[in-house]
Amino acid sequence: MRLAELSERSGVSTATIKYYLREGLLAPGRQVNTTTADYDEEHLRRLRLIRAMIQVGRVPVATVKEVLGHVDDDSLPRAMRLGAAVWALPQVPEPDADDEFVQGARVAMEGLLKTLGWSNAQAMTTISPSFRSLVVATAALRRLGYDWNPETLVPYARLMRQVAELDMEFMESHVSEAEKAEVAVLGVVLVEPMLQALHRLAQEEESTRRYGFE
Amino acid sequence: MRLAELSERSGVSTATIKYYLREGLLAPGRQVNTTTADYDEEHLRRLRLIRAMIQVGRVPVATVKEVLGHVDDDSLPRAMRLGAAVWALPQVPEPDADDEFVQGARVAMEGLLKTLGWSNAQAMTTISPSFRSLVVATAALRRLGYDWNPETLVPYARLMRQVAELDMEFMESHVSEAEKAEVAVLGVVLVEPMLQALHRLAQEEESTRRYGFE
DNA sequence: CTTCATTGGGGAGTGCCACTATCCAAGCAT
DNA sequence: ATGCTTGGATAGTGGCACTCCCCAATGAAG
Repeated sequence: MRLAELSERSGVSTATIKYYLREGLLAPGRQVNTTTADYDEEHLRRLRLIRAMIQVGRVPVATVKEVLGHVDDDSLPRAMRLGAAVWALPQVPEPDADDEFVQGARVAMEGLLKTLGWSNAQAMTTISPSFRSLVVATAALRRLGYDWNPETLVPYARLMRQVAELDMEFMESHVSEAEKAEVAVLGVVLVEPMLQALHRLAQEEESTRRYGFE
Repeated sequence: MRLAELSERSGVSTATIKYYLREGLLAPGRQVNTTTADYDEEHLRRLRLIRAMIQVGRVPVATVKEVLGHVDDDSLPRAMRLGAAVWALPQVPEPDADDEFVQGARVAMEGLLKTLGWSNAQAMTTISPSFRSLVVATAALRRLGYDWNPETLVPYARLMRQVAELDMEFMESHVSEAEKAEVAVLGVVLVEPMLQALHRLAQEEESTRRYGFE
């Protein structure tokens, strides 16, 4: 198919597709001649994935490129491809290491992982960007005066562990080996917004149940 | 305290504080004379909340203003203040109502709420921006060919309901009546990034447990 | 064969956002 | 009196995600 058809079937303007091609998010089509390039179903699928990441997942264009690079990196074993792709997703900015709240939050969150007995806690605390997000958010809460400590978070963490188990089951039940990395990315990029939406709906529901509309 | 001290104690530059004052995010200090204004602890606290929303929660400045407006709106009963504040938080853009995937996803998600028996399902499906996010993410998944249906989401929703119960318990146990709206905002703005981080850590953990590093 | 709209490519421009830099006059400190 | 600091206002910056416009080559219509 040609650019115009790719645009029509994806709902993305040709100008935007050209932009993605220039940025290297989308592989160029097969060049038929100087003024014609041919795109296939794989391009369409990839383009939809890109749009999902950008529009639903709010992932910046440069990050999408990085994540897709990991997804496509055949030189890594699968588990590492997944990890690399997820770690490339946007996180909170690097905190000020000298800040006392950040230091305290870091110690508390290391304790949390230990309490949970999560096996690769060592690797997590040193390098995982998710761990950093956790520390930054905890520090912000404490700066506001809430005694947000590991005990508060343990039940949350156990629930999220159950969520992760659901993720893995979905991945195993529906997907061919070749697509697993893509599904892992979808698992964070699309499922997280859904979790967030469900969380807010559940809050409304629970709040109404407890307090009505007073 | 003066602007310089407010800046020092919050870690926010004077230029940025002036910007927030101009944008109406922060109430002006008590004007002592033409060149001096006096700020109190409440300003500091509010400034930290603003920073947490912007930096940790990635909430746009204009939205922060809107959310704080609802938090401070004494004319509304509490439950509505909370709802209004949370609903003002950024969500996914409005989907194309004619899109077949969007229509299908909407029907599926209405079914989900019915299955869950969430009591105010009627109000949710018609107006809640969270419901819209859910529809948009589901449509994106289906467009990519995954048979993402209400049954898949039910266990996720039940887990998020448990999370919401934890939120409410935290809110009730720690906080004076006057601060409840602020805590509700924090509950989505700061707790959601933490949930997200815990989700990703749990995925790493669960993935490692199941597959090792192959 | 000529005309003419269309195509892919590429550079430059746009609009928005979150600051940030500069300027200014009034005050206060020495 | 001098010079630094303050709050207030205006304009500018840099990044991002497009979006516009122009071009030469092409393919389709008459």
